Amino acid sequence: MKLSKGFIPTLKEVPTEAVIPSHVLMIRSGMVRQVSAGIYSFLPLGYKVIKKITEIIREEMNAIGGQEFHLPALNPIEIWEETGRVEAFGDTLFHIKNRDYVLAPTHEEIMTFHARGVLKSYKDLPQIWYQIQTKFRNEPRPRSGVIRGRQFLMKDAYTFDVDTDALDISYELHDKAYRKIFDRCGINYFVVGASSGAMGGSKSEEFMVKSDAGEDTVAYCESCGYAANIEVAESVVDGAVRHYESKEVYEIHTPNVKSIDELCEFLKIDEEETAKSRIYIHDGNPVLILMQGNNEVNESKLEGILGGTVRPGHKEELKDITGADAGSIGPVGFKYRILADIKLKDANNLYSGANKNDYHIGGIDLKRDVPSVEYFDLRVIETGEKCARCGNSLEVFKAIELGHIFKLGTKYSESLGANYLDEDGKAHPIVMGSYGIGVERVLACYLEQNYDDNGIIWDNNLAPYQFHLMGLNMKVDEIIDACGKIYNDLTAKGFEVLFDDRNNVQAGFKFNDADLLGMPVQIIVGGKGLKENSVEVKVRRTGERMKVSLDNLYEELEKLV
RNA sequence: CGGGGCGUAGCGUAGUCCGGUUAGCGCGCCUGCUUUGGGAGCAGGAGGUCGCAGGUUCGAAUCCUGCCGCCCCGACCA
Repeated sequence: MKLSKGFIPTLKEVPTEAVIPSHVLMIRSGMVRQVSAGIYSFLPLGYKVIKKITEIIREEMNAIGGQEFHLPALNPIEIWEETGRVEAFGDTLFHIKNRDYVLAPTHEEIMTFHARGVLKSYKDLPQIWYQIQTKFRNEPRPRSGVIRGRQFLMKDAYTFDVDTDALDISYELHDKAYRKIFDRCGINYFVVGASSGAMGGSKSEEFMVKSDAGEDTVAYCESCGYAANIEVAESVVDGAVRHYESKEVYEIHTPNVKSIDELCEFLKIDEEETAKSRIYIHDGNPVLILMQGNNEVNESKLEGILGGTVRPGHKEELKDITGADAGSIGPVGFKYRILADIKLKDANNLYSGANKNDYHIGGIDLKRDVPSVEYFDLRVIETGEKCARCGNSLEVFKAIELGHIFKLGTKYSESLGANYLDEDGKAHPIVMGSYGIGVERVLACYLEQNYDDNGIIWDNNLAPYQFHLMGLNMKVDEIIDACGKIYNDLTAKGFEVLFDDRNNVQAGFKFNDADLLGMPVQIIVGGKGLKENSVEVKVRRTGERMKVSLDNLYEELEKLV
């Protein structure tokens, strides 16, 4: 592609709407332009990368026996009503105004529709069906460029099996295929066991990339690979020390002391000696949650223990429930259910609220003074705590979900009546799996991990072009001729070459554009070098430059890609 | 949906508090000449309903009201 004729609108300045590196780079390099919130056009350069990514996905999906479909984005609403997902998706589902259609946010329904009545025998199974197409979701808040959009490309695959053992095989195939896909894309990722949410079903794994732009928080152990969503992550922590002797309970006047920090400061004690109380409402009943010091309550864990949902008590309710306002609440004398974090197990000589404003009490012995207390793992874990599996240090950080694989089970086959007959002629619902990859997210995550101050750094697998050829002064015949020959030769050899043949921009301009666009290898043709029958070759990632004779240029270049 | 910020030429912005020339600057764009290995120089030029709609005023980018859009934090996230 000759830059003088191509549409690759690079930008020197950083657009105000872009905040994260991948978004900035996509706009500056002319890969995408925003049309509306969460809606992007891919320009030729960006679309070229998208095609590289989808081709890698295609190859790996086909390698495990996947068959590619092309499905409609417009779906009759009835089929979504059959699975109850019009309600489940709620406002996230786009509805067409002048006909009873919805814009598909995913394709379980349509794939199952095609399986129903066609996959009739156990002999027809297993099947792996996939598609790489645009999905539509009315996100309340699109963000981070293409990472969360209202319209986005997704590879989604569905497997159809006779039973859960067979599903295990399909699931494992996808697990391996996903690792190959992300490895080939050059992405540094990790795998997290997760809850499958509204998709329904049992086991699932998320393929994640560490990033501040991420929307999930995960705990990760570098040494053993343990990774878990913060909602369920566990760690090994030292319990509170139980002193040999329990003091008597005594009341302390603590005017204006509300927080644990203020309490520690006021009494000159350690955080570990205090217990913080939080009131939650579960099924209309108050529950007191007791945490050590400033440890945060993990509401997901709490909901898992209590069943159903919880909400923090409103400020106004607290006094009726406890007799005190927030800041003076404690477990002693509390009339309802009390749960305490496992870290506080059998602790004594604790300080906590007195359920009387401006008073705390000391000398609390949970065994003696709060006999009804129940202990559970209730903490939000933090960086530096010990891995529950190997004991090394855990890191807690934000991450982007790149892909997700689920064991769906029979939710959709049952609601849509997709059954097969077994060897005995008995009907069973087909056992399904569902496997997604956010295609734009692969691109965004790659960029988040591969750039420097000057711009993008492509690896060969995703690079839109392998070579970036620059003629420094395209008004000099020798340079024009040399560049033309190199361009034609490399193109004939099957390489993709971006040729900066512009005759109206300065050399410096070309260098900077080349670094911004980030092709793996730059070939710089200038007057000085040509006099010595040579050109300069620069490796984008390392910045290494070498003078290469025209006589062995192609051999040298082929070594680099 | 709650909180915060922003909207002035293709891009980035000044001016807005405290109303008053022809709305300024940089980049980009067009013409000509020069320049050509790290975002060129000189000269000339085009490009704006100051997000939209009302209102106040002799006069509004600037003040008031309503709406729209975009970004960030939170909620939500299949």
